[in-house]
Amino acid sequence: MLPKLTTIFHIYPKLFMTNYLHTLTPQIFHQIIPYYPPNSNLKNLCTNGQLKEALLAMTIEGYQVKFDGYDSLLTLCVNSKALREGRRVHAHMITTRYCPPVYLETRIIVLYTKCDVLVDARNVLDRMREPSVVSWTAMISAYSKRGYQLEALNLFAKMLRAGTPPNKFTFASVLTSCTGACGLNHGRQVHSLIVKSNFGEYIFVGSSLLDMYAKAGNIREARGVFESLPERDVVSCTAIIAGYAQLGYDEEALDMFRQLLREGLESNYVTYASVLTALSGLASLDYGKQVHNRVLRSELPSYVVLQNSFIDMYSKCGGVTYSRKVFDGMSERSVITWNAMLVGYGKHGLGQEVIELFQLMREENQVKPDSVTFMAVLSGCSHGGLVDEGLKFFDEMIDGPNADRVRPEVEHYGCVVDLLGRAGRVENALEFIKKMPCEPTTAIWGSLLGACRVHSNVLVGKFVAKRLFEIEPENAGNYVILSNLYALAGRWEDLRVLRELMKEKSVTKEPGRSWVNLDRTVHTFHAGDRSHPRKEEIMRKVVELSVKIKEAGFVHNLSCVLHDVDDEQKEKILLNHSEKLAIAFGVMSTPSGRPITVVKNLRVCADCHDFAKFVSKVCEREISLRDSNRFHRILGGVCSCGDYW
DNA sequence: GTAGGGTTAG
Repeated sequence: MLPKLTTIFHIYPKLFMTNYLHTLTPQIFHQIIPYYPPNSNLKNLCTNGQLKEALLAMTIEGYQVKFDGYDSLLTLCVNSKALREGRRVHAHMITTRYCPPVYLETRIIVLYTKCDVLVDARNVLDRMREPSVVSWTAMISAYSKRGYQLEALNLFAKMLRAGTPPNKFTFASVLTSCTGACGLNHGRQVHSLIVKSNFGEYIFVGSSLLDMYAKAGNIREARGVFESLPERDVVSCTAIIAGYAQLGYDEEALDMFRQLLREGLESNYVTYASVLTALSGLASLDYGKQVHNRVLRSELPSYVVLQNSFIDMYSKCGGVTYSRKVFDGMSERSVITWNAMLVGYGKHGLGQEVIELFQLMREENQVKPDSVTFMAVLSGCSHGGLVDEGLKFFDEMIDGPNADRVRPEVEHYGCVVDLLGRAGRVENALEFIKKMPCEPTTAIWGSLLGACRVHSNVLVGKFVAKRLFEIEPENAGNYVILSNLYALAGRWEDLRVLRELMKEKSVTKEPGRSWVNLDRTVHTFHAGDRSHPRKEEIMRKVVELSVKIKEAGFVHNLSCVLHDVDDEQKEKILLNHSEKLAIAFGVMSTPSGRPITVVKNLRVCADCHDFAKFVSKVCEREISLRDSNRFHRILGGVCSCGDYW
């Protein structure tokens, strides 16, 4: 028997205003529920965001809950990512034998995917008799977003087999999973399906498509898609900028950004992050600062990702103190923030700073160090000459405090080889490689070969080189290092045999390239380059510098030349190296005393390294040389790398 | 209800 409604209403005048339902005691609540039409209070509670009360109402209404009620509940759970509560709703459907329509089942899939329980979402999908295109797409999109490419593609194929035609949402999602060279074939198939589906180029699909081509290294096709877009927006422009930047077409990326500015399109933080990648590649500090000012002026909210990009850009442009300023100014930091800062210090050879920052990271205990953190710390110790400290950190990885136990991977073992090699413990390094639980990579052998060169260990060097020639016979760098080694040891006969071998294998070398940023223009030099407008002048300057530094004791390192020519010819070849052209250009185009920054796409050669050291001393200039591995800060004839690189 | 671009390491 229900109490009289008027009685209750008399006690609680606000009763029919559902906002106040949650203020009632459960007993009263229970009593009044029957006076409401089924699901209506449930819906109201959900609209007000009162999830707890809505769940109570669901329990009380029991079998009365129908489509509207469940829909409101699930929507609220999805919006607030309330997994536990969502599961209760799902379970309620099952216990009350409610048979949900496709729409509600899809809502459950969305709920589970948003809450990162993809297995549960997939279970729901697999049990559906007739999933809609939205059900399929929600699941495919979830796989794509989390990098489960294979699952996304397989599910897409299954969807096609089930006879469900994809829509533009599906295509945009599935294309995200066609990344990399191996995804390209699938991507092309999807592309032709899109064309057949005949709903034209939508812009969403277009951005996805161009990104797919760019990530496969196919920049021309990416550009083709971009050009054919019916309209451009920030995302599609960012996609093409990011595509260029990721493939190292930094100047093209920058051109695209300038075009975006000219067209008056508003950039967002992803756009800026992509532009910064390009600027990092170019080492263009001035331009980087300009972009930073633009971002500060634009009143864009602070995004951790973008701040991380600034840290990285500044350190790669030689301004690691600016990196630290950005780092210190951040109120929230991700593991990438710490890693970027640690890597920055490491590349500049600032080992002590690496260790201090890592200690701070452990003390603050806000983010857990990951595999990249340890790589940054180990390689930072190596570049900074802190061998024992590095080895200690490696031991801690295996047997350290629980907080940061990270399983060492092959790259970490590589760092240890580097550490031992730097310390001159070449034999130990070789033993270490033999005992490693994983296959040594070419990078590891290469690092050991480098150590053999610095420490003139011909015996181990020969052994290591043999391995390397087996694995990558076409890499000229390995031949260069071994020939350096033979030359150092005066083993001219071995050197001759090596040259024969090279002729046989016809090894090729990625063309060396160096550049200098001046007045926001990139001046690029290739070996023997004659394309620069001031080429004659530059060459004269190189010769002039070489005469000057020879007086100060500079001797060419002829083993850096692999061609079988006479010594005079070798000197000519060496003087044409792109680093020297760039250094000479820097010296002649800037006022005396001003520091010079030169960037090289490969590792700097030993002869050019010596050249830079002597020039820094004779011309009294600080020369920063960024090669593919680290920064060389050269001052008064001494390099921050300690001649080990 | 479902969709596109981004940061560290190698």
